[in-house]
Amino acid sequence: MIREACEVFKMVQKSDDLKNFFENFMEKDSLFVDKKVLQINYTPSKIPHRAEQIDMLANVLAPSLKMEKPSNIFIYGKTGTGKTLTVNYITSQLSEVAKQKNLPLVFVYVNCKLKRVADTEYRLIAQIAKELNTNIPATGLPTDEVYKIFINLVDKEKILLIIVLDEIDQLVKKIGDNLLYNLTRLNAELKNSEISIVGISNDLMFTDILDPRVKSSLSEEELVFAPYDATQIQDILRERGKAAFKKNTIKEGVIEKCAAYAAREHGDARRALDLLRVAGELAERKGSTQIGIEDLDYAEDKIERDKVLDVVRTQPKQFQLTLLSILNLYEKNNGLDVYTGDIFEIYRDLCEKAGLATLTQRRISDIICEFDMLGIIHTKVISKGRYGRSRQICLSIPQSTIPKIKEILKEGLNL
DNA sequence: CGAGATTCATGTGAAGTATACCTTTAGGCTTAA
DNA sequence: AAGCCTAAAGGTATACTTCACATGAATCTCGTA
Repeated sequence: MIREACEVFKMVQKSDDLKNFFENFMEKDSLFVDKKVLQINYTPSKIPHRAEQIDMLANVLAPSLKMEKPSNIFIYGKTGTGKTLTVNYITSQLSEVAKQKNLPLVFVYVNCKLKRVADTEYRLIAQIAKELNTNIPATGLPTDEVYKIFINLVDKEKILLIIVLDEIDQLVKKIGDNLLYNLTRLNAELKNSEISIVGISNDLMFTDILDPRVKSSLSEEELVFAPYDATQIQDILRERGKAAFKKNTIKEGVIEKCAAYAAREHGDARRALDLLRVAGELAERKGSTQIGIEDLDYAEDKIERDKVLDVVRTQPKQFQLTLLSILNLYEKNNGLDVYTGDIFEIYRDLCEKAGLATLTQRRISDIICEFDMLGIIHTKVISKGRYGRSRQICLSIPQSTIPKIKEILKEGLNL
């Protein structure tokens, strides 16, 4: 959204019409009353259809208000089932109560998926420390030194620290469960304070890959978020839609269609909300006063594109170059026979053109793997018998987004 | 014809290297007594 | 003499490279029917 605003901004600037633009912008009748309500990080005052989970989680965490260490808890559920939302809701309530009563209760939330923020053991601890207002250098310290700093920080005075690790499955898949073992042992090192861990995982099978010792101590309690069904999503959309839009903005049947779209994808409420918001934005830009079903279709397309585009944009240069090579080859071969070796050759040429150092094929192989993890491509190692063995790659993004992605990549790489 | 050997291109793990950054320490310089 | 600054020394994490070995089915080889 901001990006779009900037684009519009640039255009307007070019036509030397800036003042006019702002005036129009202010005067223009918006469909929205409060757009925040539909944004993903918004926490509503009540969460429909999650009473059971809220209850359970609140029960588990409640002892913290008596300064007793709550059990560690693990939360499972697919994306958009309200895990993060529920946890945020409860932790913010708890910390408010704690503040009122002057209890040394501290919550820290870390999303473990973020690249270059919390994707290694070192960085995760550093990130938690940062949330506690202590900066730990990005590199240079031994990992156990980082732990020591962290322990001193927490143990300085008696506090009860509750760490929320979102998307922890991603991190463990990447660096192993040793990290979790260290975290659980942390309490033994602490004299004054105590730490509880709330793990959030998208992968329902996650604990299967954990060491039994880690598993038993970390998931003392477990909580599952089942996907919402279509009517539940409708409720959510109505509730939020009421707060976000002006009256009578949403046409008949839009909510239902929106819910149906989302229910198709394992009941992803986040997606449904996104859909509604973007549809609203599109309708607004079109100048209409109501959101119709046709806006939803455009919105769906746009969301899908934006999501991928954002991921692509934030990748490091070498990753972008690799992706561009994949796309080029993909187009050349009509989506057939895309293998590592050929990609590497194209990549090497592109490196030269882009004036970047060429990485080895070994590394490119790993980078391709990481794109697989990101869900941009899908890979399969196949044996071609006499002709060796290779990784077969297919794109898992819609065809329509390819030109746009290429554009972004070329821009980012000065090609 | 078919079982076993061969082959190829690359997957994959382990160990090594370069880089960027950290803390510690020792020496030199400045300052104030 | 004490205090402060700086540069060198010694150390680490991370991204990447190098090396060496593993894979696995198409193809080849050769004995057998």
